[in-house]
Amino acid sequence: MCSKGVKNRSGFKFNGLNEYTISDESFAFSPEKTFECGQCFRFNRTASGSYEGVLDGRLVSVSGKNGYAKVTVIEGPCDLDFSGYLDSFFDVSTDYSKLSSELSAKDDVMKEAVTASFGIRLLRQDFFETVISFIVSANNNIPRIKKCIESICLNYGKNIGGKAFAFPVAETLSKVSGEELAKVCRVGYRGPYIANTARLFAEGKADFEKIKALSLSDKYKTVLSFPGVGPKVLNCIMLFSGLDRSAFPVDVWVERMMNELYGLKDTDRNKLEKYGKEYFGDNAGLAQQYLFYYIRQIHGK
DNA sequence: AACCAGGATCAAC
DNA sequence: GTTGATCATGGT
Repeated sequence: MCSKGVKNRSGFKFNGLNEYTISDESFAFSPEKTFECGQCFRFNRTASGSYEGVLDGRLVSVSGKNGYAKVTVIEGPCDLDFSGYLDSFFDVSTDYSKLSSELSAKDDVMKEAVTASFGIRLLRQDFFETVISFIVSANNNIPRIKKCIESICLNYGKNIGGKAFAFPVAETLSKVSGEELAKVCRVGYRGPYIANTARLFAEGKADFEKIKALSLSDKYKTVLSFPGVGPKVLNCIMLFSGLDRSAFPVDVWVERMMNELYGLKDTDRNKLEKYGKEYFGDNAGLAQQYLFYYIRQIHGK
């Protein structure tokens, strides 16, 4: 693979100013599909077709296509370390072309889903932000989830220049009452869940590095113990924070998908989750995301 | 005006 | 272990 250390490091390269780029024909990437497939909530399309969002305390603009990506820092520091953050965030080391062809071979439904969804990358997102975001997502719709999260950032996050705000740190959120969160950020009954889970983080009882070191089943048990986290939100957190790429979240859309596309009559989401994990194995997470994007596209979302 | 959205929680069985 | 009511909010 790597020939005696003379090869440049693969992944994002820093241009010394404010741009980070990756150019590699095996880098499967669609900004639109990646940012609009429901795995993240803070990236929005701009007039030029690029996507703007906040990452690691910086406001960035992302553009690209298969084989190429460019990240421009609009607000915040530009340092060499950020290229490593981007490698992790965009899961650069995973070969999505390879995984996609493996999934396509499973069945015709999956084959169509891959065709519709190719270019999605499973992001490796900040753990605390992912936990809080998916607590907000429960029994909620994507446009409103995004509004709630932006409000949380605007009211309790650090300003990083212009009108951009970072996702708040746990110490800050833990001092806000659930009632205030409900009133100010319109999160409804999820307010106390957010406050209490943020408290766990602030008290050091939800340390990502420690959780990462646990066995897979203990990771699941620990995250499931957070207030406001049930089976579905649990799987989203595992998948989108990079803790387990074989997670298989089943929401109303995935249930609909498995009923309509796979002909399964079951409506028990725990059973559907088990089925998905067994059927797709190690790649269940990516399969789920392809199918989620695909079924929503069929229904005009 | 009911119904829906990337569901979780608690009580009751 | 499984089922049902209840939980805010805003859009359709």
